[in-house]
Amino acid sequence: MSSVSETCQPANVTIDHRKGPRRRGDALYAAIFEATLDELTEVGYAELKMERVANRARASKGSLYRRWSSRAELVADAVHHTLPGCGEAPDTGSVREDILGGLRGFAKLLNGPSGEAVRGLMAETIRDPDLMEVVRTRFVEPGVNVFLDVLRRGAVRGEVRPSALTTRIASVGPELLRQYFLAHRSPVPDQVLVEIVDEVIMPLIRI
Amino acid sequence: MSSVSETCQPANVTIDHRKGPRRRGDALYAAIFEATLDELTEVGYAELKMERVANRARASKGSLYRRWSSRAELVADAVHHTLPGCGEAPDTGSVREDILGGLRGFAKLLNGPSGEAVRGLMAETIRDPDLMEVVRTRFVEPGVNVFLDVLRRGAVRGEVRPSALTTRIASVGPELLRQYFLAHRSPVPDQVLVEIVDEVIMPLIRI
DNA sequence: GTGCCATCGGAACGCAACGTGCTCTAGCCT
DNA sequence: AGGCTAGAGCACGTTGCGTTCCGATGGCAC
Repeated sequence: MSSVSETCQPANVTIDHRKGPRRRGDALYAAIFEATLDELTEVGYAELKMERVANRARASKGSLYRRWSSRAELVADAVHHTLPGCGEAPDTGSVREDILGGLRGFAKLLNGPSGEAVRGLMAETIRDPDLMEVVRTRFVEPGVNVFLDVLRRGAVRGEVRPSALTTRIASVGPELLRQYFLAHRSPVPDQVLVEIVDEVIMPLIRI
Repeated sequence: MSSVSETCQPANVTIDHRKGPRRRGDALYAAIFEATLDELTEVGYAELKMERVANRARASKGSLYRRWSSRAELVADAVHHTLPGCGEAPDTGSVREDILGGLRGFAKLLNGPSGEAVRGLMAETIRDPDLMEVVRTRFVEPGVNVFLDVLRRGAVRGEVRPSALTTRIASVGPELLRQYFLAHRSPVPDQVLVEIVDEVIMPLIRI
C-alpha cells in the first residue's frame, strides 16, 4: 500500500469527519433514512440502536436526537419517507382477485422492513400510546381505502351487496392479516391470504 | 420505643428479612404473582420492573430470576395462574346475544391487567418470537373455542349456516377485537363490539 | 430436641443503551 | 473575509438488567 498516491484516501484509517466532508439538510436526512432502513432489514427493530444507525449513516447521535426525540419517531419517518405508498388497488374485473391482490401487496410490505417497523412501533405503543395514532394514520388507514375502492367497483358490477360498502367491512381483510402477522413469524404464507378471502371476505360481501 | 413489648414488631423500623419471617414454595409464588398483578394494574407492563416486583412481594431479585428467566415469563405465568379462564360461553338462545356476550367478556378481560399483559407480551415478541406461541396458546386459542360452541348451537337452531362452523370464522370476532384493542387506548367501547357483531359477524354466518 | 442444607433476602457488581453536554470544525451566508 | 449555524466525536451520568456473593433461616431427617 506504500505506493498509493497521497491524493488517495488511505484504506485503514478512521476518518474523523470533524475535518472531513460533512453533509447537511436533505443529504443528511437521506443518509440517516437509508441507514435506518438497512438496520431494520439486517438486525430488526429490537436490535436497532441509535448509535448503530448514527455510525452507519456516518452521523452523530446528536444529529439524530436533534431531529427525532425517540427511536420510534425515527423509524416511523424513515419508513414513511422511503417506502412506496400502499399503491393502487388492482383492477382485474373480479372482486375476489382484486381483494386477493390487495392482500398480497399488503403482505409483501409486511414481510419487509416496513413490517419490522409496524411490529416495533406497535411494541413501543406500550411506552408511548400517542404512537397508536401515528401507526393508524400512516400504516393502517391508507390500506383501507384501497379495499373500499375494490368493493365499490364490485358493487357496480353486482358482485358485492351495496350494504357492504363500509369502512369496517373494508378493514376486515387488512385487520385479519395484520393480526396474523403480529401473532406469527414472518413471512405470512399465501395460503392464509387465500383462506381469509374465501372463508371470510367473500361470504361477507355476497349479495 | 423502649416501652414496646418485645413480642410486638416495632412499627417504623425496616425489617431485614434475612432475620425475619421468610416464605418458601407456594406461599412465595403466590406473593410474587400478587405483586406482579398489582404492578401490572398500577403502573402497566412498560413500567413493571423486576426490582419493583421483588420489593413489593418482599422477595429478592434472585428469587425471581431463579424461577423465571425474563419479565415476560413472569407476567405470563402470573396472569395465567391468577386470572379466571375464558369462562363459558353465554347461552341465551340467540346467536347474536351469545356472540355479543362472549365479546363483552373478552373485552372486560382486555380492559384489566390481563390486557396489559397481552399488550406487553405482544411487544416482547420482537425480542423473543417464541413468546408468540405462549400468547396464542394461553390467551388466543381458548377464546376461539367459546365462539365455536356458540356457532354450533346456533347451527342446530338453524340460525347459522353449517359451512360457517370453522375455526377461522369463529376467530373473526376475537381477532377484530384484539386488533382494535392493540391499536387504540383502553377501554374498548361497547359500541365497537356491537358494530363488529352486526356489521361483520352476523352477515358472515347467515344462512 | 438437634444439626444439616437447600433456599431465602439483601447488597453489590459489571454491562449495555439511553439521552445530554461539551469542544472543535466544516460549510453556508452576508 | 468573517461570522454563525449545525455537524462529528467524545465523555458523562442514569437506568434497568441479570449475576454473584454473603449471611441467615426454616423445614426436614434423625
